Parts: sequence; C-alpha cells; structure tokens
Amino acid sequence: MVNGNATLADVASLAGVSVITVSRVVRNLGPISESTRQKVNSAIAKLDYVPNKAAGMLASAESNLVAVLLPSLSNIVFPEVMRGITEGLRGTGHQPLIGVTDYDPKQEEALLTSFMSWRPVAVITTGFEHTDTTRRILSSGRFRVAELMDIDSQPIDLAVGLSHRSAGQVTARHLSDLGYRRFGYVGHDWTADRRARLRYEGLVEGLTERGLSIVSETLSPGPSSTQAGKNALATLLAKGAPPDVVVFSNDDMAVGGYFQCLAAGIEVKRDLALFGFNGLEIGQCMPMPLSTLLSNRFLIGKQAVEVLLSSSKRPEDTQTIDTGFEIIVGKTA
Amino acid sequence: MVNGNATLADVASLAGVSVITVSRVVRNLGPISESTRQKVNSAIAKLDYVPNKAAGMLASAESNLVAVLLPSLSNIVFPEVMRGITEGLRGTGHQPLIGVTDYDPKQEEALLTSFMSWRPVAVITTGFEHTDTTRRILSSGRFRVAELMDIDSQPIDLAVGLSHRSAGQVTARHLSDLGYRRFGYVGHDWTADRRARLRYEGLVEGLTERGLSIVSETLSPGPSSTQAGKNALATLLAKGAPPDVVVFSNDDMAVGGYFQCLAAGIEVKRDLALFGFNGLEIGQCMPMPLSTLLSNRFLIGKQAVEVLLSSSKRPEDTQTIDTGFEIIVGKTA
DNA sequence: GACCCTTATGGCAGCGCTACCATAACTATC
DNA sequence: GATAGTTATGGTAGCGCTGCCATAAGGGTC
Repeated sequence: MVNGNATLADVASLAGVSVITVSRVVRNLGPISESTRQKVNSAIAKLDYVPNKAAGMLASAESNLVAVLLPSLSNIVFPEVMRGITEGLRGTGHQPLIGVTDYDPKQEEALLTSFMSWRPVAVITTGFEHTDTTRRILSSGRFRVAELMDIDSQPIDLAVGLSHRSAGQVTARHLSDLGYRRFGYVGHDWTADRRARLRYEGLVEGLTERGLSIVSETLSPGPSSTQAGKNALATLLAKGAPPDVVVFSNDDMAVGGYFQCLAAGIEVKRDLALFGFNGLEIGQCMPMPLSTLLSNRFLIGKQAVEVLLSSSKRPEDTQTIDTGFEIIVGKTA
Repeated sequence: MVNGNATLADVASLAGVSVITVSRVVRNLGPISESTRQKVNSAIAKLDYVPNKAAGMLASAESNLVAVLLPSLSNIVFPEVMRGITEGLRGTGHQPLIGVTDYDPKQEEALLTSFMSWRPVAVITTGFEHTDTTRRILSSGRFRVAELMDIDSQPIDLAVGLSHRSAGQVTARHLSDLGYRRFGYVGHDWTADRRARLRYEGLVEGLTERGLSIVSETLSPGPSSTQAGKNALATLLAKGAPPDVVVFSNDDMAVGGYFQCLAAGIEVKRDLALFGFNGLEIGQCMPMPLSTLLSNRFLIGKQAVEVLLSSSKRPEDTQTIDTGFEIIVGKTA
C-alpha cells in the first residue's frame, strides 16, 4: 500500500538483511543470491518503497540530470530538437531538466544558475550567444556542454547543428542556378535569432559570388510566424521593385508568404517564387510543396545527447558535428 | 573562481560565521544584520558557492519539482500547454520535470514511477486514461495531481480543460444552423487520442438532436498531421456519398483538408465546407481562415499550475476547471 | 534591577542514501 | 592443509543541508 515513505532501512528490516544489501538489489549491483533478492523485492513491494533520489544524489555526488535550455516552445523547431534529446536520453537513466529562455541571454543565465544547484552531468543550450557569466559557468569543466543548432563558431565543448552561413550560400547558388535574378528577402527579428541573420549573410555572399544582390527586403519585428510572413510579404510587394523570387527566414514565414500569394491571386513560381528554410511538414503538404532547405532538428538533439553521454569528462579538444542540410526542390521555386 | 565545489561550511568559515547563518542568508530567512549579510555574500561570491539542491531537499524533505507528463511534443498543442505551465511556474521557485509518454499509458506509468523518486510536489498529466498502478500512485495523496485537457470524467484531484463531448455537440449545432445537412468526418487514431473520440461522439449526439447524421467518414491510422488530413479527405471524397461539410478531428487535419481542396480544385465552402478544432495560428492565416473551435491550451497549463501551487495539500473535494472553447466563424464553413 | 521582548546568531542531530572497507563462508590450487 | 581467489553480506562514516532548540546582547517597562 502507498503509505508514508518507506526507507531503505525499513525494507532492510522487513527483509531481514542490511540496508546496503537492499541498496544493491535496487541498483542491481554486485553479487546477490537469488533468495535474498526475492526477500528484498517482496519487502519493497509490500512497503511500496520508492528510492529517494535526493539522498542517493547527495551520497554518490552524481546526478542523472541533463539541463536543457531552449529559446522557445512556440516555434515547432525546438520541440522537435527536444524530441531528439528525449529519444537520445531514453534508456540511459538520465532525466532532462528543461528551461525556456525566450531568446534572452539574461534569462538563459538565470536558468543556468538555478540549474547548477542540481549538479547536472551535462548542459545543452542553443547557439553561441551567452552572457559572460553563462560562458564562465559553462567553461568550468565540471560537466559536458553542447551548443546546438549552429556550427559557425567555436564551441565551448561540443557543437551540433549546421552551418547557417553555408545554408544561405547554398540557397543563393541553387536559386541562381534556376535562373532567378531579382531576389527578395522576408525575415523576422534578427536580434533574437542570430541564425536567421547568418543565413541572410550567407545568402548575400552567395549572391555576390554570382554578381547578384537583394533588390528588396522586409524584416518583420518579433518572432517568426505564419502571420508575420504573410504580412511581411504583402509589405514587400507593396514597395515596388518586384523580385522574381523571395527567400524567407524560415518555413513558417514562407508558408505565410504562400498564403499571401493565394489571397492576392499571385501565381506562385510563375509570378513569384518562394523559398524557405527548415523543411517543416506543413510546407510539404501544400498543394505546391514548398521549396526549402531541410534541417535535421530531431537528429541534432539526438546526436548531441549521444556524444555528451559517451564520456562524462570533457575531452581536450572541442568537437563540432555537422548534421547538414538538404535542398528540397519542391514546386514553389 | 569556479573551483571544485564550495559548501556552506566553506562559506561560513571564510565569512567567520556559522553554517546556519549562511544558510539563512542564502534562503533569505530570519533576521540577519546588514554587516553579516555582506560578509556572507562576499564569501559566496569569492568561493563561487552554488547551493546543493539534493542536500537541501533531503534535509527539508520537500522538493520544488512539478512532474509533467505530456503525450507528445510533435503536436504543437502540447508545447503550448507546456508554455502555460512554464508561465505559471515562473517566479514560484518551482521546476518542471518533463516526460513524454507517446500516448502510451504503460509509458506514462514508467515515467511516473521514476519521477516519484524526486518527490515532486505536484504531478500534471493528460486525460483520464491511466493504468491501475498510475491511478494508485496518483491517488496516494502525497502530492497534488492535475489531469489536463479533458473535463468529461471525474478527476483524481483537479481537472483543467474543456468538455470535448460538448465541443462536438456545439460544432453539430453550429453547422446545422448554418444549413449544412450532409456531414462528413475525417479523423485520426482514436485509441491514442480519447478526446478526439469524445468530440466525435458529441458531434453525433448533436446531429442526432437535429435529426441528422454522418453520411461518410474516414479514420486515418496513426497520429494527426496535415498530411494525414490531406490524404484522408481525398479518400473520403473518393468514396462517393459526397458531404456538404466535413468536420475534422483537429486543425492539423483540417488544414490538410484545405490543401487537398486547393489541389483538387474544389471550391471550399461553396462545394465543400471544412471545420476543425483547436484554433491554431496556421488555420487563421490561410487565405480563407479556417472555421474551427478555439481551445485555450496555454490557459489550461497556466491555470493548472496556479491551482496546484495554491495549496500543497489536496482538498477534500475534487475540482474541475472549465477553460471553455469558442467558435471561430472563419470562412471555410 | 528583575522582567520581558526583540534581534541576531550558533550547536547539533539527522534526512536517506552510497562509498569504502571489512568479514565470512566457500571452492580451487599446489 | 595452508594460501589464495570467489561469492555474498554487513558496519560505519559521511554527503551538504535544514529543523529544532538554545543563547546572547540590547533596549524598554514597572
């Protein structure tokens, strides 16, 4: 029955063995005879014994916690990364401790500081933009650190993601190969989302290589969303200097752009081509599948966990894992 | 400097006070003179002291953890609930401990069992479908329990959500008031998503009231998705017995249905009306905003936390909070 | 000056568990 | 039959913190 709170000692005295033997049975450690194992297990069942992690953690000085700092839950990309993290953690006995930073380095610092009290074995965070304090804590070397999504800078310990600069360049080359010449850009707030800016910079570099440039652009304040993409494309088109292709900061924005074209009677691709980033499901379900770049969000989370848990000590050298990206040709460009 | 691991005792000896005084400064408890507070704080800073939650939890026998069991992270609805939970937790000093059940009661039981080792002050879970063991643990009374999303059954402690049966009925009445007579239904796997089934049952009841019924339906196996909605609508329409309106199990599915109509040249509303459930952003951005029912996911999470934390003891009586729903008229029905 | 109240501080036990070291009963080896 | 290696078990000392109870100093009151 579920009573107060049985302890190891209670189980031990009921089973007629010592506490340490019970502890060994619970943790499946060392040699235990079949008969004592059974006595102990039946005592555990009878008392509804539940181990106390706080006590175990204090005594062994090691936790099974992995701190995860995500910028947002509103953007489906991060829940997908989280799915990968959860999948990587499955069966390892580790628990994620999740915090949402709202893209704010100060908030990240506050969460990290509070997470430190849990003595996590690893910290997973996003991007390379941290406060000095955050950086100092992450550099302490007492736990593994992964910085996800982006591999365009030098990580503290491990980076897993893709080169957003290179993604921008590839986008430029791909679209210029398809014959597009007048490029528009529709984006969202860069101050919070550095990776969107890196893709933009890569795009400009790639265009410059081909002697091309962006003829018109609109930046929507605030986070990316379908609505923001829809409105921002309308704004862009109202400006004049019509482009023949618009690159969006991501698929959410691009789907909004597609809706705007439908609503305004613009024939997509013939009149105006659209290109996104991420390869979300929604874009691929549209009557014209969105032309975009696939990022591997799930894989990023999963790989990060696998590497972090492979060794509890930080290696001498930092490591960067490129999960890559892939052009989805689609039908909108 | 970030050194090994300073303890309260280290701080105390550097500051020239007792450990308990340092503990009080850290926890901001009891009367402390300004001068000792400063001495202690500077010692904390010098040693980079970080409290050890495991030790604190063990000594005080109380945690600041809230266990959260979500069915999925792929469906944006649950990250939105999670946002509400996070928001409700902000500033309370509580930490969420998140687990993903994949809609599987066995998985829920396994996660809950492991979470019990952390002695959470509250457990937040989804729906009323639990294994016997889960139910027994949740009924122990040692912590608060919230069952989210659904209020169509008797909760263990607290239920926060909406009546899905009633949502289905309201949908039926609304659409019949609009003049629709031939109802189609497109849904996803019911065994995992009991709430979708409740809405369906409510829909049928509401139609029966008006002497109407469902003339054609398609259930897609597996979870809901835009792609599934698109395919399932195509299947439904290929069957013959064409409906004049199709009710979808949720907005994801309905957006897929909308895309199918666009692709197949079906004029939405004139030829075929569409109705969803949830009121997701994406549906409202479409050239024709989706006609649907708004559920308040964020609010469900936030309210649940607020009630749970208002009292650490479970009240005598169970409580049910109806966060309601609202018809979004839209343009697709 | 005996009394009480307030403000500030400390001593000590113990939360439930695990690490470390021991011990005891066997079997195997020469 | 003495030594060594297995297998199975136990004793004890903490891990770092907080709860409880005490204590001491200062000031006001009669």
